[in-house]
Amino acid sequence: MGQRKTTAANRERILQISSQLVRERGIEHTTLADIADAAGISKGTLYYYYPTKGDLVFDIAERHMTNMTERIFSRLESSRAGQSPRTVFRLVLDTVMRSRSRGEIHVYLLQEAMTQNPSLRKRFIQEYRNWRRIIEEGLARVLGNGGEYRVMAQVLLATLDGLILQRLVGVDSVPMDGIARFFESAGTPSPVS
Amino acid sequence: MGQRKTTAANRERILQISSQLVRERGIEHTTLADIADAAGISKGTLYYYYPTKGDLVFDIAERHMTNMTERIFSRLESSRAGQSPRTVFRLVLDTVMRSRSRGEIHVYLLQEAMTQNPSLRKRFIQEYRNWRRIIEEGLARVLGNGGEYRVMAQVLLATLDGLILQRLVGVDSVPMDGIARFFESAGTPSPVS
Amino acid sequence: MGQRKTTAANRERILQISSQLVRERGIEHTTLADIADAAGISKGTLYYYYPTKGDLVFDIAERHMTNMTERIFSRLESSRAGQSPRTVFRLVLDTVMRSRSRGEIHVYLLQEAMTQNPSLRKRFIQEYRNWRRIIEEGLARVLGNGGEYRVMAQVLLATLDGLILQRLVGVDSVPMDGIARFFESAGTPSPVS
Amino acid sequence: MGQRKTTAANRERILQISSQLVRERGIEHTTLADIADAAGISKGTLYYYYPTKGDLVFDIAERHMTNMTERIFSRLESSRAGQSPRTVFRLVLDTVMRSRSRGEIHVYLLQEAMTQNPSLRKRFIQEYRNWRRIIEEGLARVLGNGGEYRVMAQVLLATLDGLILQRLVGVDSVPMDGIARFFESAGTPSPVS
DNA sequence: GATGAATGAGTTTTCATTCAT
DNA sequence: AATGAATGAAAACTCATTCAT
Repeated sequence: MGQRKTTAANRERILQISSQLVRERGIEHTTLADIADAAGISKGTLYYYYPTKGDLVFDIAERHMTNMTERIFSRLESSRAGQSPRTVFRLVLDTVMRSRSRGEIHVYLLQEAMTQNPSLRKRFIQEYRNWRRIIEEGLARVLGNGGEYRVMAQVLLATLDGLILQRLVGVDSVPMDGIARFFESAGTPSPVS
Repeated sequence: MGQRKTTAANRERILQISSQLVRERGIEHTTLADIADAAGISKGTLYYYYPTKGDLVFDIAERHMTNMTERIFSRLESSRAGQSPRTVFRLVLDTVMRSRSRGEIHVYLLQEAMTQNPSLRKRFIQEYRNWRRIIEEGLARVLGNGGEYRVMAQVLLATLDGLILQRLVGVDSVPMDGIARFFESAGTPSPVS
Repeated sequence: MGQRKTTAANRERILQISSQLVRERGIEHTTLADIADAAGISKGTLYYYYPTKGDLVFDIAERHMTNMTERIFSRLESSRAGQSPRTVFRLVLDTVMRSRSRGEIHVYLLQEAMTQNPSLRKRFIQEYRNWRRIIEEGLARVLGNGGEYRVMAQVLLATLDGLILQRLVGVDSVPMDGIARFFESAGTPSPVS
Repeated sequence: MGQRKTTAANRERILQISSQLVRERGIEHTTLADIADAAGISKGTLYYYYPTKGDLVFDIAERHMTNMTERIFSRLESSRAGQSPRTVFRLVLDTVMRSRSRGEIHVYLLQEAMTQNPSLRKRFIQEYRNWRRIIEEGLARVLGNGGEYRVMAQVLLATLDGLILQRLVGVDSVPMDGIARFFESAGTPSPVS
């Protein structure tokens, strides 16, 4: 059982370090030798824990998604009916955009999912559905059940991905607050004149 | 053995074929050997036209951007003040989203820009600015000059990139029309009470 | 398939074999494939030991210099005050000129240093300084401390390089003994009148 | 006959320009494309004048040798019996060492001769014999016919080649004047005590 | 569990040379 | 005389993966 613990701890360590490297260089430019080096283990040992680069990437993705899901969920959870819509939107936007590294890895993993890794792809499809649901329900709870928030959740999610992508390339962006206000203006239908 | 044909025509041919391949496999998985094969020329000849893979990719990107710009511009140009906002948003959304292949190459090129190719990166930043301006001016023309469309243009562009990315991964999406309606609802600012 | 043997031994083997090949063909005409073949390993394995051709060449040079330095040093060491100057000069000349292969590699490495490899260049500059010092001190010890042997050491070193170069091209040369006598005649300064 | 002239002029131009490039980069790193570009002609045209890179190099070498020979000869010619030996040595040393570019090309060509080009090799052997004779005769004329200057000429030539080589690598050198004095001390036998 | 030596298939790049026009 | 498009053979380098110990 001592071994078990070690194994888990090692896996964790490898995951941590390789996530870091992928964030910095992208998946294609992170070699297994890099990872083994950074982790202070041999390539052979790396193969003991992960039989394939793809498997390792899958685990990195898994962890990334879990993180994101938890984060989004807990943020929306903590926001209640009383809050102003704009505050809620800012919350979601900030949660996702705050960490540059989170965005980097997200995009790299999406890329990998679309070109290489069918199982990763399936996983992402599933998780996006999940995210949309969480956001949709969160919006309903805060902004009131009357509205239809399906489209809004989708647009919000797409905007986030787009902004991340653009930020990684270096495209200059409008301040997050302006974007929050934009969603607010769409979310609260104009009082009919 | 001296096939003739103008350089321009051959370049064009190489560009066409390699764009195609990049669309199908991504940049990293399109080798120069693949391109030469598909074009029916030798690797040496490919070198004659493009001394580096990076140069070729840059040209592919250049052409892609020009295409996109023209397309967006001409679509917005043809829409006039009388049109309903929703129609205008659909127009822009459809212009960009219509072709799956266009989306694929766009994302691959962005990836390349962010990890590998600084000059490509600069080019993209410049072109995004351009796109935003075109869209902003188009919206102002159609929806009326009173509004501030900077944020909306940014969100629209980000949404488009996000939707492309998600579609490539296979994430299921709300119908385009719903999204157009969403932008419409935000675009017609509530009359100040 | 896991041949074992220590890294050091393999490195040694690769070094030996590649030195040999470089001697025969020069650096530019010795390919990594040649070396791998001759060593009975794959190109990939070669890469395992030397990640770059430059690194390998540097090591070859390093070893060559060490050899030369040791040789010159020990020869001069063994000559004592009693010996005739001419014998001492012959000693140095012979030490360097004896092996044709040593000369070949020396010249190839110098060429590499001057056109390609800045770190190799630095190394050579350093080692030449070293050689000059060794020779200078050796001459002082044998010929008497009164003289100034800086220039003589420089000329001796230059003559050696020139003779090596010329021999490799096939230029016909005066016998070494004549050259030793020449240095002797310059080395025993005319007694001040 | 107009053509003839043009042909000769073009050859000359190519020779001039390619010498320049070889000086700057060495032979291996000067491509025919480089030369054609610099000469403002096409690669095809280059082949019209020189059927092979080797032929071109041979001509470059030929011209270089002729230059050197003329230079050495005329310098020695102009020095007469009255001059001090040291002045004569400085003359020869300076003639060869003065131009860095001359030294560069000399070494590159020697290298080429020894590894690649047997006809170039023969040419160099012949020319070295020539240089030695010129120098030998010059020394005899100036320093007096009594001495045997065969060895001295050889050492002088070797020293020059060695100094050039070392200078190209960046090895620091004693001032030329010291070297001239060294040869003087050997050339004028010490008055027997 | 761990290692590191070994590999092979592939990737970009280089460049002297050819030849139809 | 001149061109430039085309080529092929080879070069260095990359890296995920295997496996005996």
